[in-house]
Amino acid sequence: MTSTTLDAPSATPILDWYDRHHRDLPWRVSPPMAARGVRADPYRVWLSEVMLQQTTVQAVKPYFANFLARWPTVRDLAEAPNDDVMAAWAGLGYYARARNLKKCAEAVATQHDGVFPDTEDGLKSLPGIGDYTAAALAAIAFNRQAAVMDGNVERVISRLYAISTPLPAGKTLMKQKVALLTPADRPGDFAQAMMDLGATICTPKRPACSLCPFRGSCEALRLHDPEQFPVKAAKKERPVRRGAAFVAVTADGEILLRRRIASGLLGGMTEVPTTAWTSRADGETSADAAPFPAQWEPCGSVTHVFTHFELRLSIYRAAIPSRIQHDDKWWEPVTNLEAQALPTIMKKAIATAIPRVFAMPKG
DNA sequence: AACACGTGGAC
DNA sequence: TGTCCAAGTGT
Repeated sequence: MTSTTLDAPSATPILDWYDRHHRDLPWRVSPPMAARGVRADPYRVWLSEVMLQQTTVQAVKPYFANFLARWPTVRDLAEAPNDDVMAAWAGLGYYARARNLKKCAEAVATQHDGVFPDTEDGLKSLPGIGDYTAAALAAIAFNRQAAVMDGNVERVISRLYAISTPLPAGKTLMKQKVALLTPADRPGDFAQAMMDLGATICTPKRPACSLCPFRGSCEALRLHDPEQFPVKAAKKERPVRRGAAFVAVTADGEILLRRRIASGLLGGMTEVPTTAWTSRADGETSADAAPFPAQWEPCGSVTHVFTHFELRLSIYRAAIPSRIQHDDKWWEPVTNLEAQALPTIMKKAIATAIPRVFAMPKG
């Protein structure tokens, strides 16, 4: 522990650690099974990896179970209606992932005979599969010696070698180090071990270095300051945008919905009518901007934090005596909202206007 | 390279 | 309370 010389890092200690301390996850094959030659189902690995992009394991678990139950194979997903997939993804965020998930399933089904390519290059050519997911799939599902680099591995590697080049520029050197460390034997277990280590031991704050299989090799630990790694570029400030959202309700208990355009923020998802969301001080936040005249009543506001801006929506509600038909909108029974592709911000808006239609613990 | 792109949990 | 962050990808 207090030695001044470090052992050369090697894959062996972390593979041994993984054998004893790996997490059991629904999309995984356990190390003993993997040792007997059992391979993870590429469809499940792919589905989990896409869901896990910038998303916690806890958030993914119920979505993964639901997707797998509804669409057990990549062909099933390829044949599913887009709206069903987007509705099933609703709440998980980063909706381009769901759009690309569907495109990828269709490509695998129609261009690859329903079988995922088994090389990094082949995988990376598919929608929604980038450097990380291609390497992870190649290693975990196809036992290829691919260098897997995600946020966990960045943290482990940057500490192990005390790499002070800020991210994202430092990623190039980190990937070289991972490639040198990745074993020809058990590359999939190695990748998962590095991610488990980053998630449970080599954590962003207060890492449990005394339990780490790399404790005799870690330069950051030798420097007594693992938390300083990885160094990251400064973040930009998050501007505030404002707008208004309009919840029209009929006496029959239907609300007016519309579809967002297929690309961009919340692309392809369902929403209640809103004004444009603007950072301007004179932004439209009043009932004057409603989609049609009615007795709009203010019923509160909703704040929602996106990655690159904060949104404050003024919420208005109107009881509509008779259904007014609109070209680009439709009326949906409030009892059927769970089946809609409503992102969380829209569930918050509706819950503010019509309490009790959603169980919304936060907001 | 830099930015767009969601959400909820932890501290 | 604000800040950070969680198995990134596309442009």
